[in-house]
Amino acid sequence: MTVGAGPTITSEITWLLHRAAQHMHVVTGLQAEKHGLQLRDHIILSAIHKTPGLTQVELAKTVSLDKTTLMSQLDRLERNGLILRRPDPHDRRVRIPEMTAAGEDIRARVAADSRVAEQDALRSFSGTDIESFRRMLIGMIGDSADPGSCL
Amino acid sequence: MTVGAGPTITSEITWLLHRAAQHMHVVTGLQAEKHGLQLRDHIILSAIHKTPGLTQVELAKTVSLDKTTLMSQLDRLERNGLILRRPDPHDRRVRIPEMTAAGEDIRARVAADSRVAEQDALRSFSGTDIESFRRMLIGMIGDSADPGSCL
DNA sequence: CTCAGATGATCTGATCTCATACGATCAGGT
DNA sequence: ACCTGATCGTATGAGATCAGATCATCTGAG
Repeated sequence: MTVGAGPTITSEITWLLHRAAQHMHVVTGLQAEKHGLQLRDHIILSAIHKTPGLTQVELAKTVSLDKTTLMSQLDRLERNGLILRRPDPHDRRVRIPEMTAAGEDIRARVAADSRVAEQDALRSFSGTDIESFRRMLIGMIGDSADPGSCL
Repeated sequence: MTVGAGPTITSEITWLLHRAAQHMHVVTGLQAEKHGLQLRDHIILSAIHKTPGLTQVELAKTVSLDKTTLMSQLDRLERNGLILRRPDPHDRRVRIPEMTAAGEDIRARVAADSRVAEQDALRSFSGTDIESFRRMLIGMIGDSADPGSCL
């Protein structure tokens, strides 16, 4: 576990991963804030965009948030007119979070800016380096499924 | 931002980094719990081991925790006899967190187990792969300094 | 149809986090 | 010696988080 630039405290790779993930969160969070969103808002909107039709419980699991925590986030997004909860005609228990046109508009803009910011953070590495980097990340995750919540 | 195994939602690398870091937290957290510690406890003990003599404020910044949050953690570690707060004879404002023999003993055991667990998670990659992986992580972090708190 | 159990959304209460405030202490200038 | 401003540790209050309870609804067995 490295602090600053020193050698190992516990597990150097784990600590570096943590630092790098934190750094990228800050970077993409800044892009979201430029459009008046929090990083979490963008993560939620992105999940809805990627996999529409999920229930609130399924959405919570997808983004690794507690269901009650997700509720307050959805409340705020709904208040701001970025999503709405559509009742499912086939199951009156469920409310499907759905993006409004305004929500999709902001989501797309933040996504574009985030993509640029990410590529900027990786600009000093070659395409093959990035590809093997990606493969290693996937390999590390692959073993287990449950993410846990840290957002 | 990938969910599960699908393609990009916002920034694939950022999301993969997040997932990988989370996964490693779970893995090393399990090692800590085997010895009755929480992951955070181990991070704090590791920081004290790596850089002894820090004040509580400096320690909080080192491990990226709010100083008031760190206080309650130190309270618990002190109650359990793993650390003590030594008054600094040169500055009566300061209390230097210091490990007890029991604390150092547990810290060393968790560190050893965590190292094994980390190497196990990386077992399918070559040494040169891991080395370039490490270099890329450092390169990504390098640009900025401030970590922010997510522990 | 009816009942028992499962599931989705929401509420509640306990706990954790963190910005701020505060008292004690230090350092430096006058 | 006496201010002035900064820093350290701690206390406090507002807000976030999460486990568990609750209510409505669905599903499948009998």
